[in-house]
Amino acid sequence: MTITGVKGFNDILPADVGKWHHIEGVARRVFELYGFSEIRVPVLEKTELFTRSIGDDTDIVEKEMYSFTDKGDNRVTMRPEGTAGVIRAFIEHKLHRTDPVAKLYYMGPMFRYERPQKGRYRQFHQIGAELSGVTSPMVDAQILTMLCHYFAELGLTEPTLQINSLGCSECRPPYRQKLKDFLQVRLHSLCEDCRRRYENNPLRVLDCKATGCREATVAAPSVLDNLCHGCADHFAETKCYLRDVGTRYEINSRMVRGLDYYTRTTFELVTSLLGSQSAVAAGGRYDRLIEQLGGPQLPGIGFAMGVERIVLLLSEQDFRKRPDLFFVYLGESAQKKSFTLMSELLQMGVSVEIDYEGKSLKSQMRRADKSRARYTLVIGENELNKGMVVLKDMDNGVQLDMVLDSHNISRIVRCNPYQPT
RNA sequence: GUGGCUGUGGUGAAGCGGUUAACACAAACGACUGUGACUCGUUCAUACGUGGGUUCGAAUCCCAUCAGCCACCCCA
Repeated sequence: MTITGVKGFNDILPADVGKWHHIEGVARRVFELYGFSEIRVPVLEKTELFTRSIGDDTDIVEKEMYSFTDKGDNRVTMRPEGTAGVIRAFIEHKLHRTDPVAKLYYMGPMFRYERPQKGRYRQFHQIGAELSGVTSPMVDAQILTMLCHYFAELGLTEPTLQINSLGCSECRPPYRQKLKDFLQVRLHSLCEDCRRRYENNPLRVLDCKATGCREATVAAPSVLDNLCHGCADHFAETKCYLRDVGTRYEINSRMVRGLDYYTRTTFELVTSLLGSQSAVAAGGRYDRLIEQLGGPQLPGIGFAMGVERIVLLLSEQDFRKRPDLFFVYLGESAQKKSFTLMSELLQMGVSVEIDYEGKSLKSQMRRADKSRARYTLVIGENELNKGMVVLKDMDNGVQLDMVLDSHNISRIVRCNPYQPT
């Protein structure tokens, strides 16, 4: 009986890691360009942090959290999302004292106990960004623009940005009631799920895929028509800023969020290429969350992207590394010389591979080819006696004799960097 | 939590009660006695997710179990 991994917890094999590095590296570069700094927070938090921020009645809290009691009798939870922990750290370390405007980003695993399927796993990874302390819609527009900028850098233009406003504590409750009144007389034509949603999350009915529900709600009141002045202005200005910088968006007044803390602007980056997991990134404003978690009265906005979903979207590009040089040697003295020469070149930062088993020349050449090395260095008895080596360009087959000298070799290899294929 | 589908080597797969379990790719080695990619040859599953059962005989039928995938719910 071999031991297998845990359901929904996946290994990321070396063949795929290059893609992950790329996704993470571009995120670091773009986010830092916009002035964000990385923050690293633990994977485990007190359960209460999530029940208080995400909301007791949400699916995440009700049935998806990995929670347990540790040996010290503390109720703890493996984070199902990143925002709560980042805000907790922000408050705990009083980062707002230094500067209420904090721009933070994070990346790492999240955990949700769900049935795995395409683009959805029990351990999954998110890259997210949070910005605190600014009410101006300018940051709404900038956050969205940064998100689109990031996807453009990855070469992904297919996902489209959808935006909505959920209002605030002033205008959402009245709207919610208005919607319930509208739905009440149509309950009979709603699906079973929506009848349940009518009670605990009436806004969610608008997002139902069932055709019966779609038809029943075509004339439903829209959140956007029921925003208070403040929220309406905020949304209008956000759109205005977006237009000014050419960030394309669609308005989706039926978009709902799964976490309770969102206010005003919410958004999703959606794709049609991922089956039923259409969201590759999502987020919104959370103007009450920081004080709700015991911090100062500061607004906030942020988003998270699903790394596995981005991996699925990224075409089969080859992100594997290519060594600069592959050593091929013949005979024992050549082997010894190769080892020291290889070591010298590695110290100089030239990546070198070699066939440790000392197989036939043909076999070594085959390995050199398979390693996709840019150059092969052939060291045989004849060359060694003359203090020479043969350098072969593996892309065009041209080879030349050269003096056996690490600086000499390093110079040639470095000034002909390979072109990524 | 609820449905549906699938489980044959490193991979993609043929097989549908009696076969040496095809074929292709990958891999290893060799044809070319010091040079990769092309060509050619050789090797590569006593094994068909696991456990039972039916049968003279099962990868092929039945049951159970496990795993994976996809969808619902929900979500990144």
